[in-house]
Amino acid sequence: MRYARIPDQTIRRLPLYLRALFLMAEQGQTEVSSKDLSEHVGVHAWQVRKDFSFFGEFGRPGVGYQVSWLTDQIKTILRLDSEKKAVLVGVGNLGAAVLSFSGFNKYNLTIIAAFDADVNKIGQTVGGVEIRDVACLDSVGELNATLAVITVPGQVAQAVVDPLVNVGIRGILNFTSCRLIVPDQIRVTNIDIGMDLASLPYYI
Amino acid sequence: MRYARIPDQTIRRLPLYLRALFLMAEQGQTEVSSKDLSEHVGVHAWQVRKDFSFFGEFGRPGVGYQVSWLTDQIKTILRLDSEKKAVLVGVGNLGAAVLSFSGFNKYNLTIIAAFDADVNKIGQTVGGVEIRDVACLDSVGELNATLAVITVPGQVAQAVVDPLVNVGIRGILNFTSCRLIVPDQIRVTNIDIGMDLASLPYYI
DNA sequence: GAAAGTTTGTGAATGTGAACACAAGTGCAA
DNA sequence: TTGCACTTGTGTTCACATTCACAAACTTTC
Repeated sequence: MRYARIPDQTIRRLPLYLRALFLMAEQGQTEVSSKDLSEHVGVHAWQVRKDFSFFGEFGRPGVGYQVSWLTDQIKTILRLDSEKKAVLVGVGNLGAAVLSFSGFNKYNLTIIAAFDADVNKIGQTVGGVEIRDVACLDSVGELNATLAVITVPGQVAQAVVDPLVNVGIRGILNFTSCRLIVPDQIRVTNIDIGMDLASLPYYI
Repeated sequence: MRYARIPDQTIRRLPLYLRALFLMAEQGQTEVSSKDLSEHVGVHAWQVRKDFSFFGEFGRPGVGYQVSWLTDQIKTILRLDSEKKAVLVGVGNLGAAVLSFSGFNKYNLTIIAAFDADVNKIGQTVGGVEIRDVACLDSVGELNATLAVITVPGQVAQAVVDPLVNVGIRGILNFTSCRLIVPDQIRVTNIDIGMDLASLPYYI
């Protein structure tokens, strides 16, 4: 596999390709053209080919790409070839929604633990994951989790992130509207529902 | 106000500036420098100034920007100066989370109705919004709503979007992982939690 | 096996946004 | 008033991403 510098935007599209490939595999499709794939994802065919070209030659001219092999390649690129463990902090409506989302296993992602401050929730199970006391966040270290999903109220976001960073969490999906302060090598992806809704009126 | 072509990325940052400004106003701050603002939002100071420069001259050299006036300007640019009505379809965990989110009013956004297919939920109230029968989606027309939030299971997403488009919805916040097919003039913003989590391992 | 029809891979052109550097405006203190 | 510290606005440069165009590789058909 070639290792040129990969555009960020390309990486962002790879999971979309992957999802389309899963769908095609389910339908028994074994080969797919860039045109096919592009229509599923909503980009242009040459965009698909250009994206793949950063990694090497995946397809055969006149034929297309082999679904299973392409799937494996993208999984490898995204480091989804081995299981990645995640923890979730804050089991409100939003946290429960994420826990109940069953689509993660395909991507080798598993939420292995959830934490909340509410004593009434501790011990209960949501989406097959038992809720633990947020005071025991340190125990995450023993679980070998590398990812964290933060769905707590904004005021306590930084307070739960600090211990997570200390016990080895490397990537954070932040649903609060607060900017998290973390060391440089920690990756944070912010999802801010309010901001997304607020920018809609401009375009209509 | 000047009307050059505004970069998309600039528009995406404006709501972030707005939120920071709300925070500052609450703390009684009346003036703010680009440096100040940039630290709250997590961008560089020149990025803030450059963004504003697309619209005209908002600040005074040596002093900074007047919080209240800047707030109004950004609201106007984003078309948040008049109330925008939104409906939500699909009151599962995720839908309930959005309904319970109280931060929208600051942006003049109001969720005026929610819809679900579950007869047990219809008639109940979540976040101050009554849940109606999804079969009555047509009634949205009378409500003068322009925005919609889609938090239904992916399989029925397109089925609820089609009638919404017919009754005048112009902007859609789509939480399903399905690509929605809508007329060109309808704006769709996709939020895909699974994809965001799946791209994290690459960076860690 | 030759011709026609597909589809890939990629160099080059175009477009867009980030980053920089600095002139010019403002407030303040002496 | 003068000098200094501070801040804005923006022309320019640079980096990255999209778009195009087309040669090369492959399949199918006759």
